[in-house]
Amino acid sequence: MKYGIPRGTKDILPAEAKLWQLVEQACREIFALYDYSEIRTPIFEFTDLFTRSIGSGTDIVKKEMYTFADRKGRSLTLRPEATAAVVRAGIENNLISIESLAKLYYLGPMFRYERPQAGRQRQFHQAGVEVFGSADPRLDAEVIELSVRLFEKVGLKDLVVNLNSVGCPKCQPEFRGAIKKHFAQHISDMCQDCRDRLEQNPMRILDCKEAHCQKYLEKAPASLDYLCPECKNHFDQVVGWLGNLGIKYQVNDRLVRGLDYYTKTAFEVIARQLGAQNAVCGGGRYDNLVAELGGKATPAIGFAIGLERVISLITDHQLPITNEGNIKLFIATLGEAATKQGFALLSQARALGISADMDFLGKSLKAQLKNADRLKAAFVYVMGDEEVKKGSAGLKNMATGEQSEVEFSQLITRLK
RNA sequence: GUGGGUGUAGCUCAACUGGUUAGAGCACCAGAUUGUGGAUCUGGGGGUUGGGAGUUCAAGUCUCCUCACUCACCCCA
Repeated sequence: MKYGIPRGTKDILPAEAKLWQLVEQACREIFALYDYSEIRTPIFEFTDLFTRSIGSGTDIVKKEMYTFADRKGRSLTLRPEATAAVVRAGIENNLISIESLAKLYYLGPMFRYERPQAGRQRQFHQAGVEVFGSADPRLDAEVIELSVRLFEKVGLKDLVVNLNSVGCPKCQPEFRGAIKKHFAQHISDMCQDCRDRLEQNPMRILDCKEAHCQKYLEKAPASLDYLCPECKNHFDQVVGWLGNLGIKYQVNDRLVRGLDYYTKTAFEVIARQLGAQNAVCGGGRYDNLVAELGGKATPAIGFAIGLERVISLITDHQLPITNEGNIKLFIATLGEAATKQGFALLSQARALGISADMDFLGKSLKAQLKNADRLKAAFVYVMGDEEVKKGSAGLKNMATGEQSEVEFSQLITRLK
């Protein structure tokens, strides 16, 4: 093979594309149901937008971005996530303000340079929502409910909502200090990754998977115990509203989100069957990001769903894939005159909204019928040169096998 | 970036400790039915065994390199 596909990318072939359309449609329907409007931002942005918002210390920024210089030497980056771009677009177009609520959703490809594995690609797709303008905990509950309803709609089961609060700039320093203090005494006995994390991002130690480190994690301080009164109150209200909505969740004080901008509520929707990369949805509140990116201080919350992961859950479990017929009419012809006439009828049928096709490979009549069967055509119009003279031909119902004589002029109305 | 596993036909897989012309099922094409699909039968096309080098009388099989895929770590959707 001369040209192969770049690593970490995937062709979505026709059979699977159908499923993608179903999932995307489900997303759009649910988002609309909750009064979210679509926003489409560019695939690339100025690099600074991502380094500022995601955080220069995060892995995404340090080693996972597709960054390149354009012809004028400007540094651009293929978006590794959408939130920063949506915030940028919102500020730039005056969509975001404290006086009004902006509820936006997006759907599209993201890019991160990582080693591919199950549930992780270099180009992957996310659907997500962002709400700007309110710190009301009901919105935290609403977006979580929205994601749960969406998963229900596409038929996914056995998902678990993990919920935590990572605090705000007021309470985070104290918690961070407590973490450092706790692990400092054990760090010499912990894995190399944890040693690095102690300095760089101490909160990440909490979800270390190393068996040897587990015993030190058990007694580690939980962020929930260090929340300031405002954050604590917010978290309690989110929990309360989720209860009212009947949304099941698990408080997970080990849940740490990887992007710097999160405040207060952090949540993930987990599918155990997925393997190591098992989060199908991740999100949370980011009350300071709009201000950090140059807008007026505006609270916000959002989430992103990993569409590849959703798709793989659906295909793994053979969930509802409607497989209706492809076309309504197949025109089978024999001889030059019939082929000419058939091609004209084909065009007429399509013009009137009847999906139709015919043979373009010069195949035998038998092979044409076979092909029509494969295409799941409802009807086949069989015409040879005799029929052209007669002005009528046999219309065969492929389900029953019955064939009746139909004039050319009557064909379309018969199929309508 | 690190570690493990796997690369044979379009797909799923065979080929005993290296041994003759690398096989099968499915799919595809054609015929049986000079102008009618799904079933059956018969025949057919398909491969540089991922690529390169080496060992050997002989390599799909052993060694090394390389590439790709895959799973996991880091991290994330």
